[in-house]
Amino acid sequence: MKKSERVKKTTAKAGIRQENEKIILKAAESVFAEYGFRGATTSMIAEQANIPKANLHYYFPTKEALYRQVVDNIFNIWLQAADSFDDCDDPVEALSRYIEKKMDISRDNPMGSKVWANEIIQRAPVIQDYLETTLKDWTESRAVIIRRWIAQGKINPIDPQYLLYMIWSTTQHYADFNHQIETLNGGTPLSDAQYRVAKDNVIEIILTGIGAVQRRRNSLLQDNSPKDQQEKSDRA
Amino acid sequence: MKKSERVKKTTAKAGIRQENEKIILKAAESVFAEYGFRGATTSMIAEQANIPKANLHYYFPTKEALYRQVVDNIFNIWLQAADSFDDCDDPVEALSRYIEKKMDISRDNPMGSKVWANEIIQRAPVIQDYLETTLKDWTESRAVIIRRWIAQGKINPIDPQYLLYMIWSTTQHYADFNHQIETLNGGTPLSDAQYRVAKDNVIEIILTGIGAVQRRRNSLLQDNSPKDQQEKSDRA
DNA sequence: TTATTTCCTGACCATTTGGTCAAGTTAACG
DNA sequence: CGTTAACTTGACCAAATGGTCAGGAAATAA
Repeated sequence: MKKSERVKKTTAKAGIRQENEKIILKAAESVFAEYGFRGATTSMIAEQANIPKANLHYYFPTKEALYRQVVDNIFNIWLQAADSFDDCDDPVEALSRYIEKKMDISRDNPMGSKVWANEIIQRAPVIQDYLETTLKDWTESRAVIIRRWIAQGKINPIDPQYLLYMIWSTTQHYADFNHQIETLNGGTPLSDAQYRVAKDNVIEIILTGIGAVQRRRNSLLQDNSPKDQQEKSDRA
Repeated sequence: MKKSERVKKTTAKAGIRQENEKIILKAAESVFAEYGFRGATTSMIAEQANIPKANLHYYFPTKEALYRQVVDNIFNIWLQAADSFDDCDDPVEALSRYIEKKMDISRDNPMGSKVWANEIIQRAPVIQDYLETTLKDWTESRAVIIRRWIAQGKINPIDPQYLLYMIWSTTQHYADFNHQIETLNGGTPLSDAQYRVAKDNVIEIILTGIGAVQRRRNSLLQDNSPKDQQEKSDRA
């Protein structure tokens, strides 16, 4: 009988599990994003992760367990974005920050957004619970804030839920439909500068659209963002 | 099978093919919408259509042929919406009509929108050609119109492509994410009245957002849509 | 009527799929 | 060193999948 059920080390062997799980999760995210749960296969994921399929099943016993883990990570990112919409008296500040955050996430983690989209399209077999609890509560709490802005005359009277849908859809579109956007952009991804403009446009149109700011013709940007949008180091 | 054919075609046999293809295509659309091309199975589609799988393959030799047909139908609907964005001097009229049309399509044909979303997420294996030709040309022609409105001082200077993305994403969101919307709506779909409000909100925010109309606080609606919006025939 | 075309379907097949397993290899620890 | 626990993987399996086919049913044409 084995007497030493040791606690995991922090040495070579110990890091292997952590490392491999990370590699597998990343591969899984991109395959699930592209093909959805049913359409993805464990072989594809293993291949993407550059490991034998049997090894994948050593770390994640079932496809479903792996998927759940992926979805969980994505939900955490969602929560992170949600936090940036804080209870602030100034709608311009609160919404600008939130939209900007969501746009950043779309750019930095497009696969996650696609997995989420697939989940919803498939009627949320895994995250339905989140939708009914965490998401619903959060949405209602933000609706309260938005209604207060309306009552204070800071924005036009619009129904909070539809404003949120507009923010979600517009920002996530840059992740979920990035292939279409890229195609229309001549086959190349939006540059950093273009993405900056896209972001500013989204913020501008929504904030103006709800009457939070009074934009007049010929002034695209106010000062909602620093001026450093110029060259911004094109990434390859 | 059923003897529920009330409307006889010219001859019984003649109408059978047409009728069955329609049933199969409808079933295929909803299954492809939910699971994507890879995730969908011909058995699922056959079951949804209430016919044996072998019969499905009698009408559509391969899964891919069936999928292409589905996608083709959807593209035609897209074209139909595209037509409603006409070369009009008034941005309010042109955009209101276009957005309204897109919202109606999202409501009447949510499955089609989801198939499209899946296609794009999967990098458009089937419609890439459309994206590069028809869609690109259309987008550029609309950009010209939008730039003219800007030059004429009718709307704020925004980049046309990002405006189009916002319209697409916002309107299609009501189809692609209708499950999430329904969940947040307490488990029931948006009523006709709610959908009407959603539509008006979208039109209002975007038109105001680009400076096409000067909305002030406390006046949600103007008369942005024609009179015939009266009852709109409550479905179910 | 008979002949012909169209439609229908249970049974079948080759391939792919999620998942297992036993036999290894590698690293930690005494 | 030897023992042990963690990691690796080729080979395998049962179920699911896309697709076929032969034979039958139904409508139309002759």
